[in-house]
Amino acid sequence: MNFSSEQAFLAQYQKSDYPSPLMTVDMAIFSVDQGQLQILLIQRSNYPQKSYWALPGGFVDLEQDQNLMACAHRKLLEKTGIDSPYLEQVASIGNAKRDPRGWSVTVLYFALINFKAYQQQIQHSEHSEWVTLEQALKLDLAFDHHDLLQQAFARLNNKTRYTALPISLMPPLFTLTELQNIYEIILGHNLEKKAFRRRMIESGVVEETDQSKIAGKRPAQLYRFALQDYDFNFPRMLEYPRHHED
Amino acid sequence: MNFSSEQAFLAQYQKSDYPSPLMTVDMAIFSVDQGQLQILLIQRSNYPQKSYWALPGGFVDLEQDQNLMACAHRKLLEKTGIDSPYLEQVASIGNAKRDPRGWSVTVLYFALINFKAYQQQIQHSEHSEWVTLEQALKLDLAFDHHDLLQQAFARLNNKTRYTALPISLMPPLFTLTELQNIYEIILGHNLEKKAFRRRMIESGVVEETDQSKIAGKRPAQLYRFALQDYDFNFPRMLEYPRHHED
DNA sequence: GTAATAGTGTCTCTTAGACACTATCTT
DNA sequence: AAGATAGTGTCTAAGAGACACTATTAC
Repeated sequence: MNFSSEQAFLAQYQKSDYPSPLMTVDMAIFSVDQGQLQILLIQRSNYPQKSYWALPGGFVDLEQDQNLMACAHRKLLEKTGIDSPYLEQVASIGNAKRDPRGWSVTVLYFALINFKAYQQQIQHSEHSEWVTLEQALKLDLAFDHHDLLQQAFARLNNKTRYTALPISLMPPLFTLTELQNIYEIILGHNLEKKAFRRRMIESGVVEETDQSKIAGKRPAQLYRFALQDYDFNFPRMLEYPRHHED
Repeated sequence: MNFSSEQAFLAQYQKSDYPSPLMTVDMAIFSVDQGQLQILLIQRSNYPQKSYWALPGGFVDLEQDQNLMACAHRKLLEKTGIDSPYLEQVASIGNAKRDPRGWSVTVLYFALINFKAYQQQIQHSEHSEWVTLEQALKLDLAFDHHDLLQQAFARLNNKTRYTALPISLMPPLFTLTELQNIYEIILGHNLEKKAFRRRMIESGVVEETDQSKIAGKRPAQLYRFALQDYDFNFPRMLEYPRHHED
């Protein structure tokens, strides 16, 4: 066909000329509680895959959503009550088989939130629950969510080696020992105390406050995050354990 | 509605219950020629944005394409004749405004190919042309392709600091000086010769061959890529220039 | 020989890891 | 005082940057 102008073309354009896949977003929301990395799952209240555990997510709404990120925020709020500040896109997964309703594409996001700060905030439009990552990966999750969860964790684990991202799991004031614990939980191995503290302090990602935390033994200096961007890149990566400790 | 089973639900499910966005893939294909980073553009032969330069790409075909990656490969082959081995997903961009036909999502991929090896292979289903990245970013590209191109280059540039990815731009045998030139072109600044060679050789990403290249002056040792995965991670990043040289 | 490009020797600098040490609190 | 947790001193190791040096070719 020939058109004399962009306007003429658009006037006749039928969106149904090209069938579109189903379009969803899914969120892997990580937190740390009880010394364990936790992931927020919802139990599906509708078909398909009714009553299976799944990552929170849902369909893009062409009316409501300005863009994909806005959709992710909206869905997260609807499904869990969480208004997360930081969502990072991990990847998009699309194929003919992942959803029984048809060719489907999902955009996967992840977020890190402080457990306590969001504990009240969580509401249950569907039944939601924090599950340790370990447990979650053993469950028979809906659709390909097992795979999505692995991808999201791989990203978190990797970025923990060279960014300050895990600080977004912390409350506003925290001790360096607490922060180190979070790093160790995500990485799955222990870190050297001196090296960890030096790295955090000398890079300027954290700064001392005038407060300290008294919780039993010797009081600990409280620090705060000192940058804008959790995606701060350290010049070197943390190494993997050299001998088999874990 | 209530359903007694997954089957019952799926039997009545209407895909049109939820309108889907337009779904496309776009590819940023980089190469190096004449000492410059080149990007492959096509000139659109149809509306919308007819005659604008754009990244090669197109609609996902739910019949033909098994998954998003397969779609990217198919579209690249159709539009340019290139059968690229390595495509990496960069990000997905979706919003209501990027395409005048309606709410649209694109999955952006990038690839690095050796200029000479693909020069014959390129066919012109639409008019395609290698353009230096610098020039391309000055053009008024179709849709939001200027932004997509910047995102793809940012990824390439960043990964060049800690992976062996640029080796995928090289022919099977290459000299270390040639490889260093490619790195410098992508990074936009010079690298220290000794440090560069040490890094490549001692990490084991390249290995000596028994051949050397005679091209005028002193012959140079030819190396080959020695690993499976261009995504090999060096333990440290290349630094940015310390003083203002460039 | 000179020019040009390939390649090396070796010093410094930065930052991670190791690990023993000191400090400050509760009981 | 003992126990526990916070925090430091200081050595080593790895790998990047700087830069002067040598090597091998064409002419």
